[in-house]
Amino acid sequence: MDGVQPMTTGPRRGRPPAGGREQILKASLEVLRERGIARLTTREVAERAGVSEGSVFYHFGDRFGLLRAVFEGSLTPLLKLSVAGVAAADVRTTLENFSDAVQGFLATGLDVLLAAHGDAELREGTAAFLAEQDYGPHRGIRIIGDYLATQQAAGSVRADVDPRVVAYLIVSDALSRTMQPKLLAHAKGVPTRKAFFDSIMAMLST
Amino acid sequence: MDGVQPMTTGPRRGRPPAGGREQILKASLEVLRERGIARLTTREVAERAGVSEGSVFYHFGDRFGLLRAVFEGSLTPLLKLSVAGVAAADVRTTLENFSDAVQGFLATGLDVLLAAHGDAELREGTAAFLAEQDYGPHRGIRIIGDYLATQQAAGSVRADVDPRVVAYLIVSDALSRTMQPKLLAHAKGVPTRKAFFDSIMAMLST
DNA sequence: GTCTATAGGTTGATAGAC
DNA sequence: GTCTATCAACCTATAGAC
Repeated sequence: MDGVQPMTTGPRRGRPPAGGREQILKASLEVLRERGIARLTTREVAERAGVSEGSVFYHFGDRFGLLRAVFEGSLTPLLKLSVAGVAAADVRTTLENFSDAVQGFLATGLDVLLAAHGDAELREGTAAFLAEQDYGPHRGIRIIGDYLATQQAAGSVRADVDPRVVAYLIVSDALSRTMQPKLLAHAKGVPTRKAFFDSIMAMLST
Repeated sequence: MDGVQPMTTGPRRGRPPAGGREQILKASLEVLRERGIARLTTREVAERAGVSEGSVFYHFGDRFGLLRAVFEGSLTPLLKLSVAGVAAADVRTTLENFSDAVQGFLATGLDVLLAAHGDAELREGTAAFLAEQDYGPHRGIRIIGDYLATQQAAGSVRADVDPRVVAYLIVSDALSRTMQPKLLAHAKGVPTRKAFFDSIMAMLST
């Protein structure tokens, strides 16, 4: 007994069982982030994925198809946001959790959106895809806005605030907070998350 | 008399007196926006500028130098923001004017920042340049925050709000509003500018 | 300062064996 | 499905005349 399983499942020489296709997608995302879309070559992607260039074209047809697959693959699995997933005992914690969830998504999603922006064809293709999926900030705004409206009806939130505007402030804050370090590589002079939510709660308090 | 001036100022064949260097910078910005950084070639820039490729390299050394010049040229002339420039009789109008000024700048500046993000070397070069210039949202936040603090001291703004947070909300709103159509090519579900400022003023009202 | 011509290196993509 | 060639196109950059 040496712990090695019999090779009855076919030829599996060299590398681990990792599927080539997945490796290529993963490598592409990596190159996109590290080098930028202007420097992403099918050659480097293949190298990092540990496959040949031919494999890249076999799976995705052409460079455009590869990038398209990367973008849609990164953007799709996100819109699972819901209040249920982040609901907590008090309003503040619920809002904070929601903000964290949005930021968590944006941390990945923005890289992809920014990358797409560097190539006109990809930019348009991605925009069409997003429009088709009805993707956008209005989703987050509605989810959290509805939640606030409910709380308002229950009397836990001041009656004369606009729930949708407050929801927008939270989504907008999440966007700014995620975007800033990406575009400027530093984040100074911006109020802390705590200060931000202190002010939001002051707006909401009855 | 046929309205043609004598050609005593030297050789000016073909096109108008426009300086080649400026034409190249302008064309580059144009290509950057239309096609994206991944598709910007010195060839197309030269073509659009109406000069030869050799001229491009004569003026900027290499492709990197060209893009660097474009970026720094677009980013520099901006940070002239001040309250003085937008001050109005009432608080709301002043804030709205300031917001417009920020959005006006971002409309141009963001294109450049997004483009730089598509190439790792440019991304780092631009980040270094911005850090050196102490560029960032903290400038706008401080300007408008100071203004609000003054109004607060004068009694025209409620005492228990955090001026810097409100300033941040305004800058953050400007960023979101400018960024969204660029990244998503549509803008739905976002509160109107009017609704946003209504809520801001409600926060500030004594 | 601007042009033409061209060199030299990459890059996306294909063909065919395994 | 994956690999090894291989190509044709393209792109940055340089040299030298005007």
